[in-house]
Amino acid sequence: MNRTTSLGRYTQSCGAKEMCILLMNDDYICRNIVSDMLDHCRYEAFSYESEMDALNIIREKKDDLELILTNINRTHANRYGIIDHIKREFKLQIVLMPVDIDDEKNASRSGGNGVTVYIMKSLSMNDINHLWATSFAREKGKTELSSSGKLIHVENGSSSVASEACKRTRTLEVNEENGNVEKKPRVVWTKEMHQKFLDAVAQLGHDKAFPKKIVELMNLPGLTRENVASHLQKYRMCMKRAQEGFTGSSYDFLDPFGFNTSQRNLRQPHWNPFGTGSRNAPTTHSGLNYHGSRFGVTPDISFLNTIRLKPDHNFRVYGDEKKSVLLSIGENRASSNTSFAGFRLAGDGKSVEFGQNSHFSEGTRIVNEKSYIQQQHSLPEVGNDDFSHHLSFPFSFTSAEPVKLSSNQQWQSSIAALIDIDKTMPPISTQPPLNPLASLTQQPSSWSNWAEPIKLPYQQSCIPSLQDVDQTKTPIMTPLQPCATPALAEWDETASFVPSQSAALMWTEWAEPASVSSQPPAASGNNANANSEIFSDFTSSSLPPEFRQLGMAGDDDGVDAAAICVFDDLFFDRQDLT
DNA sequence: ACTCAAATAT
DNA sequence: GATATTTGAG
Repeated sequence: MNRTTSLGRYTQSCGAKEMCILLMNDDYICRNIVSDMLDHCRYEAFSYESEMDALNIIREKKDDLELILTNINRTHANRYGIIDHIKREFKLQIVLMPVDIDDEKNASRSGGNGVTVYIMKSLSMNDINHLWATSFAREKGKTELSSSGKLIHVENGSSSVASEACKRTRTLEVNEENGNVEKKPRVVWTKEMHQKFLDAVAQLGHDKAFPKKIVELMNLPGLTRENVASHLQKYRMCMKRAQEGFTGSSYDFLDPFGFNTSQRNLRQPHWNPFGTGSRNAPTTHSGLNYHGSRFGVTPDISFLNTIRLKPDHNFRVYGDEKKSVLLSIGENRASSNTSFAGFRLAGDGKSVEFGQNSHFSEGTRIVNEKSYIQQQHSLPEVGNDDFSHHLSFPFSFTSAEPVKLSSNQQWQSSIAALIDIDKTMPPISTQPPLNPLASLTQQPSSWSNWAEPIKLPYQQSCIPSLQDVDQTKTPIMTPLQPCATPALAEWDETASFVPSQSAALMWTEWAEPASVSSQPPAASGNNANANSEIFSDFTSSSLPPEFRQLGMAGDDDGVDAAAICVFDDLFFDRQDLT
């Protein structure tokens, strides 16, 4: 492969210098990692099949090459040999891109002598600039790469790299040493920064919060008034939008950004744009993207009434425009262990199953493939890393039988009731509780960091208590009276919270044997196998055909991927829609 | 210095 | 393609 790209702005500031990079990419993750770079630089990339290939290519091109860029991971223990060799024979500099921290550690432990620099994934423009600078510097006689930003210098195999590299504390730093190619880094508003920002705004008062004062109060070196002004602009915009579109929904966003904040701020009016007003008119701000529902109606999302933010970012919500809901849990980029929880339509087409599933993969390869799932339906990840609406909602697995309901409305209220339950979030594990009812009395300590419960807007009486359920029969959920949802303001903040006991939920292990022909739609591209592997985890084999519209969600950066089943028929009566 | 919105970057 | 941030005009 050979591709040359010029890049607008950047090329201009760098002249027409061509940076030639050898990409030793034996899998796509490498390409992914450097895709930024590929988009922004003139480059040549080569793929290779064997180490010999690589060496031959290098011999051929060595006069043009500036850098060697390669990824590395645990499975590449023998990669270091070639790296050493390259270093010795060609005197070329090598940039190593560990896939995750472990790989990096591994790299430095098991040799990797010759490696000049590590770059953690997600190259920034800054990194690229730096590489450019290095190329220039090299021509001028300087020989070594220096470190800056996420470029990590490694000497003698020792490195203190990983933690720093991963913190993404890409704050403002000016690095002039390499001349004019250093561009002003883009400010990334971290949670901490945002919190400071919010504190400042709160302190100044909403109407008197102006950029200049805010910068002062925030007191972060390098942060400019312009930066803050920009953030403020966005803040106001979010605030406004929040007030119009989503007011009074029980969505308990803590601030219009979706940044997490501590619970103590929750009820401060300036804080929670969703605290008052009327409900309805869901917008994309809901966190679940409901644009362009193919039904052409605005879905009623009241069933999600008590979704709220968890104090940390442990959850990510995936949704599609049709209300499938799936949470990924424990998103840790450095590990390949991701769990999912969600709810979906059960096999009978008339009940809801809650479930969870945990993926664990040993090698990065599997994980990576999972991450490259093609989207079969548009299942936008909710938000993004910086400003996403990280939602959580507690739900329970409290009974062994499915809920049976007959009308859409009942569905809605029952789901609302179910997900309102606050006390019974089970610890994430791959095993179902032996006795689902036990979760009502046990509260694993791991729940302790959950946010304070929001008072239920639903009447407790709507929900059958445990005692009412005859465990020997198939419990039927008594029809729920749809209850009006009071605005947040009407909630009784002081009333003690009584967990409702949804006795009619079926606990289902999310993964079921894919024995029936509910094959996922064939994925285009070459990840079909990986796709179906994931799919089988989330696909109910007993799902009746008419409900077998499955969607997939995945992000493209390494870890998360999931299949979601479509929920339309739960919430929309087909007859109503024609 | 502030705000808005277009331009860029991610 | 959607958002986030920067830039620059008013």
